[in-house]
Amino acid sequence: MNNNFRTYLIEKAGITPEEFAELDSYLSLKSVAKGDFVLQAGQKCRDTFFVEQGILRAYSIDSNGKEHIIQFASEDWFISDRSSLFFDKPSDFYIQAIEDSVLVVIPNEFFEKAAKISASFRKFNQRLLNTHILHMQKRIILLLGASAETRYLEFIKLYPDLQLRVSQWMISSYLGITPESLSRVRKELAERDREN
Amino acid sequence: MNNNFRTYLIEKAGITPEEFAELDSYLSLKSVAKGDFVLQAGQKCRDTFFVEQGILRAYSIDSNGKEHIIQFASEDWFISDRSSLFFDKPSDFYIQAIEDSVLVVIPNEFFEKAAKISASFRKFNQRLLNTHILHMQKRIILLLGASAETRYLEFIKLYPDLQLRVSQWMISSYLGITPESLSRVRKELAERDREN
DNA sequence: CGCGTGATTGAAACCCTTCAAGTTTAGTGG
DNA sequence: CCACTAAACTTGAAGGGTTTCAATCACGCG
Repeated sequence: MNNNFRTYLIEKAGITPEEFAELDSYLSLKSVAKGDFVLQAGQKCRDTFFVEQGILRAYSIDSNGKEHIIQFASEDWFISDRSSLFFDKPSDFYIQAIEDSVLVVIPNEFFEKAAKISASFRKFNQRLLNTHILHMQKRIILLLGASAETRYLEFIKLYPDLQLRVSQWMISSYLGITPESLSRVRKELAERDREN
Repeated sequence: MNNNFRTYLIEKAGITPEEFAELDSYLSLKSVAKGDFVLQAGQKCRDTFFVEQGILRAYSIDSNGKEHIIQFASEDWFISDRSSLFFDKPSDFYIQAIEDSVLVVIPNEFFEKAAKISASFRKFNQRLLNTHILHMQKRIILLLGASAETRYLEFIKLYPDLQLRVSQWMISSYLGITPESLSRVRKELAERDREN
């Protein structure tokens, strides 16, 4: 397999081409159409997905039937339900393609083997986990106290690319506000922009 | 050193007494009074703390001067700023004792050495990270959509012990609501309880 | 005993949601 | 490629949950 993921591992994780050759057989490519699910609530999550092309979202549905988006993933991002994977329990999340997408399917054995043969992969993996935690912490702080406007501004600062490719109602679901509120926030920002 | 932490490591992390003897020299005990800080925003976090006795909180202060509690830690919990530790950057958090407390100070070398000599410690550490992520995910979902009442009920379900030892305004800060709102939520719950 | 911190309660204000209607955009099939 | 339809976005008005501000009460500690 010769793709973004290979390049990514070599550049970011310090995997050598020889090491990658050892790992290659664990991997497979998967094409999914917009709207397709790669994980549904109730299923056990078996794999991590690396986004070669496209965008996915992970979301849960609460007892009132409302969707809450926990994560987006576009090119060069990983997406999975770590809890389901690690603790081998049914997932609470749906993972869905929101564009036609191409994914690398990464089973757990890949990570185990990679960690075994490469010290720099172990470091990379630690880094990934810590980055994930850092992002979630920042998000919690915002959700604890920031207004709809501040949350939105932080979002587009952090994910400028996503803002253009993801529908507004999904962004509002990620931010914890209604689509109507987001629309009004954007209107307000646009008006203030025009004045300055 | 012979303390809760030793027992904890042996029982939960699968460290043998012999292995612990090798690690012991990295550790030290620290007593802190109620109100004392073990980390302040702007400092680099150098250590992880294991709570032998007492309670601590980690919080940040936003641009409006409001405190947001990101984590509590009572007996047998770890507390630190992983991001500051891992990325060696100044912390955004304050870590403060909210009771007189006794802590085990765990420098990073401890974790490195432990990971080196014990496979089961490596697993334990992975488990810890994943549990941490799981908790944060659940919290984000609640913050995205749940009412003040639901958040509070989930909190006391998850941390029944903390509810009794932590002041109400700190709980409200953890939940992302005002102390007044929490007071009203509790009143409402008490009234409903009396009726049933 | 008195002071300070935390908790409670009330009233008004505010931000955001809800509901409803209208407009725009995007996707689909003829 | 246009026409049609559904989905997404916008806008308005009303309502609700939470905050804010202020006053009062309860309690632990010096």
